[in-house]
Amino acid sequence: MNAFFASIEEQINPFLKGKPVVVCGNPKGRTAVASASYEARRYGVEAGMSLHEVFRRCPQVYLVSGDLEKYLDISKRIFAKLYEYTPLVEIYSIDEAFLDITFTHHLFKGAVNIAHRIKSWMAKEYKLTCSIGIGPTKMIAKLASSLKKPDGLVILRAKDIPKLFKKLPVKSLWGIGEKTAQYLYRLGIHTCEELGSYPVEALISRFGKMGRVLKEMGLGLWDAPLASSFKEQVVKSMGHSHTLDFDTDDLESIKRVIFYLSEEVAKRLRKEGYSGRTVCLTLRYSDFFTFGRHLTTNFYMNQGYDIYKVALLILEKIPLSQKIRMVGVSVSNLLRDFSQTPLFPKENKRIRASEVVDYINQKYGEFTIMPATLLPLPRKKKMGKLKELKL
DNA sequence: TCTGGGGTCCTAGGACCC
DNA sequence: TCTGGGGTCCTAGGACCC
Repeated sequence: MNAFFASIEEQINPFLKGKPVVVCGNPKGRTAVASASYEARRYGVEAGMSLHEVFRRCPQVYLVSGDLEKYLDISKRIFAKLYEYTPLVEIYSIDEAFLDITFTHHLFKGAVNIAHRIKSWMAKEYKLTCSIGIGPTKMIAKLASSLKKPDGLVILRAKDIPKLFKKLPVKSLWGIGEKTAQYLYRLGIHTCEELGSYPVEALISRFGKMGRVLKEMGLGLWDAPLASSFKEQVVKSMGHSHTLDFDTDDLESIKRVIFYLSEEVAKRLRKEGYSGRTVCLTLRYSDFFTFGRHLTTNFYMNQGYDIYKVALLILEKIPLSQKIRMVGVSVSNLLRDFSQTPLFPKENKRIRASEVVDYINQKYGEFTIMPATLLPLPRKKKMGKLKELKL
């Protein structure tokens, strides 16, 4: 999808159409660009950019606080449509999917026709545009889709690769990021063609297992299997993180944020029927040094308070050497549907209570009922309002 | 108004077990 | 009389992606 979040916001609020629009987190806090309209991109605004930089480049920008649930809803409806063309659909992210049409393209008069049908349906139903790439492998199709934005349709055949790779920078390949690119530059490799002709042994000795993949990528041959969403995709971890409005070393404030995040994670675990037994606490210092510490327990959790307690055990063992900028809590080692069979009758009451709280908050809005710990403190000046924590 | 938030995969080392 | 080999689980850290 092209500028997915920003385009949705333009549909909802036509006033924004044709204007430089940026979707971000809470604009009052420290946040960054999640999605920028093409109008905003003309000013050099990019995803991941700080608001400070956005204003510097485009003072007249319109900011919209993003709503992931809303985008997810539209995303799901769009993806559901794709199954009309093949059961082999890999949902790669909120706005990107792969379709394996090897066995079905003949039913729709070919790949190009399928692409046109998807694009015109999307334009008609949602007034959204996307860029579609057609190729013999996922890697090539993904590359093709990136060659024309917005509203592109690019076909790459195996025979087109040698010519394209002659000049194409390695960085434009899916899977080669900043670090790998820097290593490759040091080896004198800048283009895909150079990568493809580099001795595979040398790549393996430098990059390990990845070396063989890099070689194949350079030749345009790398063929990653399609992770079909037909067999349900397994979630490996769930987490939330939050960058504080200002850096702090006040333990009580940090604990409150950890508690809030634990509650949020637990809510999602329960909603999707998961429990997990490993908690990871992530911290980011003022100087941006970021690290995580895990603790695995012998019991599965989907209650905020349980996750919070484990996170605190982790916190106690970390000597805080600087002020904290960001806090994250995630749960992994997930198991499906454990919550249906609570082990101890005593726990039943609390689980039942959580269910009721979830229900009320879903019906009447977030934090209609919340733990007293999360109520604003009298000395709230320093903490900011809690509502604002929620992006 | 310096650098968001949500994920996955891979590697490497240590503990522990047989 | 100088310490094998195979395996699993856990933790930490790095890289990448949207």
